[in-house]
Amino acid sequence: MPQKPFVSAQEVAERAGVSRSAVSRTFTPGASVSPETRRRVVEAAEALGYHVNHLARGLMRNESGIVCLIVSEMSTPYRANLIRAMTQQLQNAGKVAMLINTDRSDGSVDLALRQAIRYRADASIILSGMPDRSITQLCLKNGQRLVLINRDDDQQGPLRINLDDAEAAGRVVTAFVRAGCRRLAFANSQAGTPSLMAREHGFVGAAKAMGLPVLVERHGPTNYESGRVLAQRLLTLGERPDAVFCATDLLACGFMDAARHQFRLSIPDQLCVAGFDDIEQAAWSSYDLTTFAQPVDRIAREAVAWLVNEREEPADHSVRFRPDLVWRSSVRGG
Amino acid sequence: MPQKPFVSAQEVAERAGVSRSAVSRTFTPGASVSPETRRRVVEAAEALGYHVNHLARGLMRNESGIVCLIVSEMSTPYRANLIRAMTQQLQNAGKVAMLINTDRSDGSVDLALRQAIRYRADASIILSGMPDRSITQLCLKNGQRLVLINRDDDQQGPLRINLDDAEAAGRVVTAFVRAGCRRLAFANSQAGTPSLMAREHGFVGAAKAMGLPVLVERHGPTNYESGRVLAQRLLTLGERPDAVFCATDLLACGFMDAARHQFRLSIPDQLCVAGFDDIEQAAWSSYDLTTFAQPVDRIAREAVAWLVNEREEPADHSVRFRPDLVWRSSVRGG
DNA sequence: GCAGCATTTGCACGCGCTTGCAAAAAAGCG
DNA sequence: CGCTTTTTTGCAAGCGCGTGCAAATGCTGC
Repeated sequence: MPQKPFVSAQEVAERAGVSRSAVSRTFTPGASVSPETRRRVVEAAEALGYHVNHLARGLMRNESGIVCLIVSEMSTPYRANLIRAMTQQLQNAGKVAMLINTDRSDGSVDLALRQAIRYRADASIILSGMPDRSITQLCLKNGQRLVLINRDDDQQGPLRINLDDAEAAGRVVTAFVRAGCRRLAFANSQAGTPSLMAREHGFVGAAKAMGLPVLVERHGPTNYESGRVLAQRLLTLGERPDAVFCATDLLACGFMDAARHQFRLSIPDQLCVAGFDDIEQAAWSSYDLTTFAQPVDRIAREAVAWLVNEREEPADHSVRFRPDLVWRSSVRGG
Repeated sequence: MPQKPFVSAQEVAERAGVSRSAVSRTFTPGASVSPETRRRVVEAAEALGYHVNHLARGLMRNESGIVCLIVSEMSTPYRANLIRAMTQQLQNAGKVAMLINTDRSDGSVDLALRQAIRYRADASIILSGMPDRSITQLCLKNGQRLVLINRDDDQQGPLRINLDDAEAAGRVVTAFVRAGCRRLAFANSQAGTPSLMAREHGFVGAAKAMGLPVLVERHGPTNYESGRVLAQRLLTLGERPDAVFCATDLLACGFMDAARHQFRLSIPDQLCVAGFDDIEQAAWSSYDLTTFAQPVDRIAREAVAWLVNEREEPADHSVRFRPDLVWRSSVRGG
């Protein structure tokens, strides 16, 4: 559609009887314009339906106002919620979100970051996957800010926001033991992301420290169906576990459904279940799942606050949140 | 961050020993460049980490490649899924999605569309709310394409994608009657969007046509909690309904949970429940909900295909899908 | 009325890119 | 080899905007 129907500052200037710079200044906060000129410009702009071209403005200012959100499996409850919080915070800060879908394939995140560079995004927020170091360096060198959420990377430059997964996992062990459970299990997906593995190691480590053995099972992607499969595996054993910590709520929902409907187990009487994320469904009464709440709003606020910050990078770019344990009825003795 | 660290076509040209136009043409599909020149340009670009500035390109071409997705409550399962499908299709078509959150407040969608105009989005896709006519006209006049999903508006110009809600609702009545139900109820939110109202009217109309009375209850936003409240209202009546059609799956989940856990009803023996959307949770075995599948992927494909279409607008801009009835165990006799 | 100052305005340039046009190079052909 | 035809290349203009600079304007106080 190579037409040029958008009204430009030039036309507004002509109609208002002022110079084009006056129009420009009217829409630039803090610029010097007399009230009278501003009034006439605004009036003309209104009448003509003028809107500042942010593409051109971005070109001049070297600041597009665009922030890239790089996500895979964005329709899962936790991700969707994080995206919501992020876009909301970005809008509040006068930025706008560009959303890019990635998949499991290698280089998918790199491709997304290249897109971010092409659109001269002021920043990129990576919620899934790990980009190649060379690409992140390219972004940083280009003055683009980078936020890594739960990526557990050690490179300097990006803001790294992480949860204390291992510590949280340890608290689950304590809860299970208090509930009188002795045969612990951990249900994980095969995705192997740093967060998931930290939960696994934290859980296993804490259990070992208390002298309790742990059954660990891993299967498939991090979703409901995998939770069911994991239940199949863990609940058909001779010595059935009496408490299972699922690496995410989605896994836990699948696990609980299989445990109840297929194995006729009563939760929490015969089996305690805990999850992670506190997705909306965890609060639904069919699950009423004890879980850890990811502070998505605080994460989003922190990320956006950091990336709109004019100042040079602060000393440490790493933030660590301690997730809240949300007690519900899937674990005895809350 | 008013630095200028990005490498420009000029620099690539110098390094490759060619003119700036040659660089430009190398990255413009279909432009005339000799293989040798292209090779040298690509090599230099690679070495320098050059990426075409899409802001500037959009300025020249009058085509930004940006498509705006305007959504409210984007973390609900149905919306999140639609966003996923849309971004995916857009990426496949070489476009990029800009995501804008709206809320219930008046003018929220208008604000979003203004943002779309400022970034010179090639198109806007509206998944929630209704913009003011003056704004949509402004968008269209500016050559921006518009897609309205389930908005049921009658104005010409935008592509309007709708579901046959009323017809689907009629099929539910038939199903309920076949299942031997006689006391029908409809559980709706108070949002009052065209889709929701069409489902209500379709259901009530079809039931009336079969000589069956229908209890209709409306409450709150379209979410799980409202479903619970609606169950409170509808299940405490003297003559308790034996079949309820919930306007969305989310309402249905809340309704079912309350019916089971609070009223100790067995589904589908004592109560048949049907929903709409076929969100992921509908397939979870705790619900196993009979519902209508929104063809999100087809909707997304249709929308994107239309908006990347170079041609002048086709005669009719309205597409209507017939949702598939997904039979599960929440209704007897599937 | 005028010097002295602060504020506002217009001019002109440049951000990084695409593209029409005409010149230059390459290719085809008798 | 010279000529025509095709392809490739460079030049320069311009997309819509922000902004430094100098000229113009408005104010103040004498």
